[in-house]
Amino acid sequence: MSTVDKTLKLLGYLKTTSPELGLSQFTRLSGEDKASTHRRLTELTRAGFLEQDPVTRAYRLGAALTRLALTREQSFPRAEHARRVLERLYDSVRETVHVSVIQGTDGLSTLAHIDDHSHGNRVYIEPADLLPFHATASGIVTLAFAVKPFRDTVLARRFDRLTSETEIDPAVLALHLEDARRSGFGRSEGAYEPDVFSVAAPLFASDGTCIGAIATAMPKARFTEMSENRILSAVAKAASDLTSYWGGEPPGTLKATWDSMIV
Amino acid sequence: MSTVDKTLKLLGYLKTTSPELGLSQFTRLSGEDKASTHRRLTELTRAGFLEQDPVTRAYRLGAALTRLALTREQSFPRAEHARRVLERLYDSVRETVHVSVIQGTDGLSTLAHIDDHSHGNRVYIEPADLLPFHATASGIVTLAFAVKPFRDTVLARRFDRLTSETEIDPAVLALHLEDARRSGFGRSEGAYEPDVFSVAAPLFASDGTCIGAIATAMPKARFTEMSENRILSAVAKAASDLTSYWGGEPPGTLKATWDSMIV
DNA sequence: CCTGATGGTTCAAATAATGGACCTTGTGGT
DNA sequence: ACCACAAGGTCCATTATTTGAACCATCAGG
Repeated sequence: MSTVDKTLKLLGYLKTTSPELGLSQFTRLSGEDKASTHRRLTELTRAGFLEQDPVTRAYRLGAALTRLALTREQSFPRAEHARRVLERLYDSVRETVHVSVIQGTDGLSTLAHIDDHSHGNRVYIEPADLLPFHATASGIVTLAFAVKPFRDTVLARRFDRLTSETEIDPAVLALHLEDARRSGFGRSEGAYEPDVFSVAAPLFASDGTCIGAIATAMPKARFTEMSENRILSAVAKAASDLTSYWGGEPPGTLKATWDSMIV
Repeated sequence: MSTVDKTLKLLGYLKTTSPELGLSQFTRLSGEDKASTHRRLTELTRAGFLEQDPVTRAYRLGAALTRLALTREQSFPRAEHARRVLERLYDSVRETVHVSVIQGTDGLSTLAHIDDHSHGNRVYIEPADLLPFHATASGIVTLAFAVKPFRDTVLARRFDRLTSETEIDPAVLALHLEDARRSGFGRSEGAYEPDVFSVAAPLFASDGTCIGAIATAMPKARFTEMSENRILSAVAKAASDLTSYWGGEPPGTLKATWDSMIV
């Protein structure tokens, strides 16, 4: 693993649940020695990727990230497109909706989301968390339509059991992927968070590769057979819209499926 | 310069004006050899800090940046606070307003801004650009209140002449800093962009160090003596509010100046 | 006034980065 | 059809940077 990899990895230890960490904590998390960790933290701080509290000496994420993320969004306003499509989808389903894109082989990163505010019992999105491929509707459907080498790399991992419903057997997961490829949708029934049902459709780039998914998530109780068709249709339309907004192209068979579902 | 520095520097070449660059362009910009540049780009891509267009092979900023920036903002919602204060300031002055924070020794990075939409002739903010210390009201006032070692480091640089009004002589700049320290405000009269007048007040962290500035910018024609006091008072109030929102503490003398100006 | 935790620094040894040369593909010119 | 050039990308002996055990300073609790 390169020096740069090891350095950038440090940034990943900062979560919303632990937004500041000290030198010793980084050292323990990374399993490296203190001197190297310290030099890396100093380099990241110099570059503006971290900032250090002058009193506690703890490190937190820095302003350069905000600046670069702004530049990215100004150049390629994908999040803005996503938000527009999500608004329409939310109007249809009145449940929490989100768009997430592949972030390396570890999972999906959420680009935009709308939290439901029309029900008392609703599903919250933590936009800073990576969504694992094996335990979420978005992850399953993204993996199902991803290119084979990528899928194989991900499936070679060992998966974590997050709830009692999480499937971690690669053979069974392969069946789920097969199912998603046939139907065009990924499903999760409490595999990521207990009692949360979710459906997702894949999003494609201009070269036809799958780059992420659009999904809706709700409490199990509200996902009835009656509502299912309406939800699938709305999600299919959103996926189709966003894919073409982004200049993407779905595989021919899926395009046919989507068109037949959109009323 | 460390390997990590050289690698992270590559990200800086991606601007809104050049959101995608190829290997050769990065190589020329960095002045390094092609093989090393390529390895660095690959590492950044693996980490999600860049993504590569599968067709053109050009590199652009990646999804990891969005994710980290979101985490940062969730943990320390400084931009949200800034936006709230900017809204009030905008209501008072009806001109473009922005909050920028120190980003290394190169300049200030804009955290939040509101573009004026009440005049035909207005000033636009390019939030992804770094504001130079010597040619902007925000830069001058931030430097004026910054700790001495930092100020000396910045003043040791050679400055670029951006317009016919840009002051680049360190001795004269030192006088401007002195003036800003006395009055509590930085000014720029067309030194960054021709015809754009700007006033800025400093922002402080909890340890009393200056971390950035809040400013308003307008066409020269609208900055009259009559409006000046109203503007200074509004900017002072905004700086005072945002500093305390962020848990910061202005120096005693400045606090007195601000309090006397706020009606 | 110990003890163990924190943040930070040093420098010889070990490892990873470097970059000139090379390969391949695509484009524009004649 | 052919050549010249620039693009993206790779190889590997040389070289420079990273590494990490041992170190120091400070603080909090017992």
